[in-house]
Amino acid sequence: MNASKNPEKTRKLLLESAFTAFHRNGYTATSLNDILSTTGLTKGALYHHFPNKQALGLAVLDLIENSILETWLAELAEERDPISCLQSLLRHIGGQIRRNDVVFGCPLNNLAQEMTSRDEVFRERIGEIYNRWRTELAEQLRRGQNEGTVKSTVDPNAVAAFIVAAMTGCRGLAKTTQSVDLLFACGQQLIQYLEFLRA
Amino acid sequence: MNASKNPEKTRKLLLESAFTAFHRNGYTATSLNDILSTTGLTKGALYHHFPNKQALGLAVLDLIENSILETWLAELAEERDPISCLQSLLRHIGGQIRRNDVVFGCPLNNLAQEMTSRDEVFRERIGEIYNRWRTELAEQLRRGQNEGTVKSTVDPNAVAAFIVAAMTGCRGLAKTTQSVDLLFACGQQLIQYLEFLRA
Amino acid sequence: MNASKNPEKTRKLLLESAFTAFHRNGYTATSLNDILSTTGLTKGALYHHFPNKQALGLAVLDLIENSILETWLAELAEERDPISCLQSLLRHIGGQIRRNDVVFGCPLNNLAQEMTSRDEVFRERIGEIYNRWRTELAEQLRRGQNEGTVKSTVDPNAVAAFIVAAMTGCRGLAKTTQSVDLLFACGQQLIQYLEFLRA
Amino acid sequence: MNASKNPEKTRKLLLESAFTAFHRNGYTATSLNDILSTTGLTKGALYHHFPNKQALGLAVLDLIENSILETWLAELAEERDPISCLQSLLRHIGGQIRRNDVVFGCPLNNLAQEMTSRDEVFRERIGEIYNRWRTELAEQLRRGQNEGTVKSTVDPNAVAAFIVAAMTGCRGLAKTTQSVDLLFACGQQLIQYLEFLRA
DNA sequence: ACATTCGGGACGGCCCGTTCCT
DNA sequence: AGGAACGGGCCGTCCCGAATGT
Repeated sequence: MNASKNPEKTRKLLLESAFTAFHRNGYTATSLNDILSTTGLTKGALYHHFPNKQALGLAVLDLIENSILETWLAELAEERDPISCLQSLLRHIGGQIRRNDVVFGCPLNNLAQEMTSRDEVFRERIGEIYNRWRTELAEQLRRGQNEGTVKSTVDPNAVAAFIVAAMTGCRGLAKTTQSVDLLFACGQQLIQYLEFLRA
Repeated sequence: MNASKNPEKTRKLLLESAFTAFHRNGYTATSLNDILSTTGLTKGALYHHFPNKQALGLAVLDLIENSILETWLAELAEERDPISCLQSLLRHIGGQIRRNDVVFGCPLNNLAQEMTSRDEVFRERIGEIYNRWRTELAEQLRRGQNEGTVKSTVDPNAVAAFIVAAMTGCRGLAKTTQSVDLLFACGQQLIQYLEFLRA
Repeated sequence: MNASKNPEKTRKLLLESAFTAFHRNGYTATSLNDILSTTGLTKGALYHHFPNKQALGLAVLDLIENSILETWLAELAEERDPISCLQSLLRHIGGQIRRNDVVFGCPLNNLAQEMTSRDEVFRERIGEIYNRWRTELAEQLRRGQNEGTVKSTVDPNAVAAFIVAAMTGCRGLAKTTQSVDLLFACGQQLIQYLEFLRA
Repeated sequence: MNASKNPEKTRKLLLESAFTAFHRNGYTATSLNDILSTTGLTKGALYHHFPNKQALGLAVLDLIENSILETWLAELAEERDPISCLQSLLRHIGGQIRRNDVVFGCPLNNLAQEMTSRDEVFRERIGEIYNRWRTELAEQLRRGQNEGTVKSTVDPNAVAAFIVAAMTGCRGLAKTTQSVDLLFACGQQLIQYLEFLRA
């Protein structure tokens, strides 16, 4: 487990262990010792790569941001019809969903709800991620309007925000109720809502 | 502030102070001393009324449950058209929303996301509340279908879950981005979605 | 050792243990656990009586201040001839000096030299004590001038400062060199210096 | 700032940076990282030149010893009248004193009071320096007695010790009270005391 | 019954001096 | 000489019983 004298590997190890722990148990409930005992590293290694716990958390947010943009926006930019693409993504993700994805919820939303009131730096960074997600999604919807696949009367910004919020909310509800079925049911409704937006 | 020798008042004081503190700063970040210094009471008083912090938190959840049912379900049972009623509730709440309601988010969702992975008792209790909310809402939709105001092809359970999830998600997004505008935009989309459900 | 449920005793126990430890090992080198293991108490007890280590240190300074004023100023105010009184005090203290008083140095000077550059609150409080010592000693010298026992040409303030500084310096040198003899020799010279101040 | 591949320069850089930091903040409060970030060097460089922090501290003591002997003893050996020479030194030093010399105190005394109780090796080395200072000063006074400029009845050893102690004490008091005036007043009294020693 | 004061432990995050491998 | 990793210690804080009034 120990990645001695391989700083990049060590850093990655810490980061991934932190991501998993934060995702499962939350930021506050995760002690640095939890992360260290998982990785087999010691305080010194962590302190060498990150000045404090907050910095580690922010680095984890970078990871999360990349994952979200990759999952929900990468394909969208390459397809002609954003609505169909979104629906297909929702179905596809739904098809390969694992139990952990349900019971531990959305990593970003977990951190968002936990940290917003406790650390302004975190809140701002998380807000940035949501804004980017929202904005890029709105852009694709606007493109759809121009290309005639999305109803021209809707407000792309409002719709994008709602989609992001709804996805987050669905995953949060599924986590709280520990119910995969509920996630599917909600996802189905979101797909239905998207159908209403077609031109 | 001190309600000496008035047990009910003391209990209520503790409960309300705890609610406010949990809402604003989260459960973990709120120390018992925070609550005590706000109320002017001492440890003994608190531990006389509640065996531990968890019990206090659960009692706060009772408060939250009542508030939610009262706000979102009471009127619904008395109106003929559940869709219009929901839309009117959303507009009404939106009309009298205060900044605090945005920046501190939904009390239930805050606790849900923070506690789910940390305390099974909490999670179960919160899941109960969501389930009750969902179920009673579904019942009203089903009644709407019977009375011909709601499209008969939709699944009342799935729709109810989605509405609850979307509301929660919208409020969560607004909290994270500290944006009242975003809350309104999302709410507008939710109202729009409801429109699609009419018979 | 444990003074359970006797808050005053507990506080005193902590204070005296802290005084001894700070005196012997310095403020920084003394961990709270050192104090706790000496007293048999725990963090909770300490935290109950003092908000933090600094407050404990400041409370120890109160102790030190009283001890200094009692030792070096109390009798002085009651005697006719301040010079003879000071000389007698020096001889008397010298007569009953114990090894610990030499090897651990002056508690106030130890803290002064250690803390001045590290904690402005400490520095200010210690400066206060020295100023009080200086000022009250100067007052007695001025009285001596009025009563004709002290040479009228000397500046009481400067002399008082020098006496305090010299006493401190002598004790510091003795501590560093671990030499009782040196302390006596220096004390003798101070007595000699005082002789020069007679009217 | 970086003195790459110039070992002597690197060593000197470390030493001077360490001296300044120890003088201003004390030995314990100065972390090796403080020194390294000031010099722009790395751990490897430091541990190449010094086996550990203690060795660095001891090397700084060498610097301090040279400075003290140079300042307070070099001229003394060349003058006929040690008392006048000392007085002139005190006045001269007083004339060109800078604020930093007051607020940061005597580098040797700072280390002495901080380290004596914590590190026997340090204590012994510092004791050596004081003893050398004392002894060489006593020698000059003895010479003065032989040459008829110093009163023959005084004990040169005791007087030398007292002078060293008084100087140290004066500077310490000035540091603690952050007062240049106090340093001058005390210095003036020391000059006065020296006057009493003339043959 | 109700409320206060006092004390007990257990970690948590931070930071430090040092060693070891390039 | 550079820099990664080690391991231990410190202060603060927290949740909670236990003893004590009232």
